[in-house]
Amino acid sequence: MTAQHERLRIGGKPLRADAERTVHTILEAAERVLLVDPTATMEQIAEAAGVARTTVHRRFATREALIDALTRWATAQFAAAVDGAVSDAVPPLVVLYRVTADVLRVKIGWGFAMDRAGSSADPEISRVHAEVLAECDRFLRRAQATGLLRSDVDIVWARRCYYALIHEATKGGTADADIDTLTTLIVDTLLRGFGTAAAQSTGS
Amino acid sequence: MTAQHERLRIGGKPLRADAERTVHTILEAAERVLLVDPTATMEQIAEAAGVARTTVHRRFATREALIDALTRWATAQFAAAVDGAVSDAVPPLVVLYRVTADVLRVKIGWGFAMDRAGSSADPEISRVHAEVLAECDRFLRRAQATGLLRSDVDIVWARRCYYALIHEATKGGTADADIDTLTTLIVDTLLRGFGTAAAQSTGS
DNA sequence: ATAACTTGCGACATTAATGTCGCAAGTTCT
DNA sequence: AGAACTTGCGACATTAATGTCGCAAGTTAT
Repeated sequence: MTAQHERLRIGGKPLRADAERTVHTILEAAERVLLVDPTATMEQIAEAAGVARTTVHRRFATREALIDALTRWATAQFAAAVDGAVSDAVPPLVVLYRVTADVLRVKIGWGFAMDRAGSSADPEISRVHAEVLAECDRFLRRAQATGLLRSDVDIVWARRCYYALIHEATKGGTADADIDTLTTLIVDTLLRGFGTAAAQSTGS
Repeated sequence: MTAQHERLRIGGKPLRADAERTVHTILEAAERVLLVDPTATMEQIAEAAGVARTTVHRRFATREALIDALTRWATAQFAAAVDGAVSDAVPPLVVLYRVTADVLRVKIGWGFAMDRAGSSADPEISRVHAEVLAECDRFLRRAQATGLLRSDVDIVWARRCYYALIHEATKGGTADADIDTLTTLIVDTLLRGFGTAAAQSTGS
């Protein structure tokens, strides 16, 4: 939970209070601006942060470094949300609700960083994401074993759809912002789909 | 079906055969390159097309014009696919299969252009997409009336999920390329979701 | 208080992409 | 065959973003 904003310009020296605040402000502004326009310039980011362009460069050596830091920050929160919500001591359905809600909370507000996290060059980020992904698959298998999911579903496809639903739900900005409603919608869709019981297509 | 590649550099004059081929080659190359890296340069596109950079500029005045043409091209195919598959004279489930398969065919191979089509500045493109969207909603309502979809589902959310599923299915390049399998997977997921009949979360 | 640190500002160097031109060589059409 | 057109090539102008520096003024910590 401690504000630990990744590798900065200077090695590992602790930052003074004001500098720390500045870094935060920049990251938040970057998220906001880059979500709207992924090709936004340092200038625009600096402006959105209410800071001089040179200051941004002082904190993040290059544009790439800034985006990397942003991605690391969001990834850490994402992993924390998942780790905190998944537990074998709780019924899968409850876990599903909890983890969905927690992930939504992170993804709203860090959408840009989360989206590009999957295709990051940073090995550390890739590692964390792969871990979360594996944890997700593990959970889905448990849900299958418990009878929450049908036994004939492909776990990988199910996981991809789950991710896609979450992604879809976080679109449209703050318009449909009630986390609990969204969570219910996602879980409901994931489990039941949209069809009636009567007209079901039978797989091969 | 005629090759009608949008507004080019010069007004409306018909192109010579070789020029026509070049335009095609460039559009295809652009799709391929931009899918991998949306910030790819004219140089990279030209190279991928096996053409000089100046030739690209001769055909498309600006980078934006090129992307616009690409988007128009893909959008036209998309609309044609949907229009050709949707019919009130056929049971909704059959339409669902047909339209899904046809759209998949377009979206595989024109993924970049299709993705950015939604947020295009060109009013013509927006119009066509809005039309398709409306047609989709109309179809979903019919499916609901027929009893294919539950009567309590939100049409807009259902449509968004349908789009998202198609999008998800076209990820990963040519790996999982069997259209019919993908179509079945999508329709099945859309209608049934992943849960068992036993453990269903009941909406509010 | 004072040393260390941070920020804004303005100036600067560098790089990379865009877009334009004219010309020579090759292609298409009739 | 000959006119019209297209392409590659090399050169050029322009623009915009990146990244660096030093200095003066303000802030933080001790």
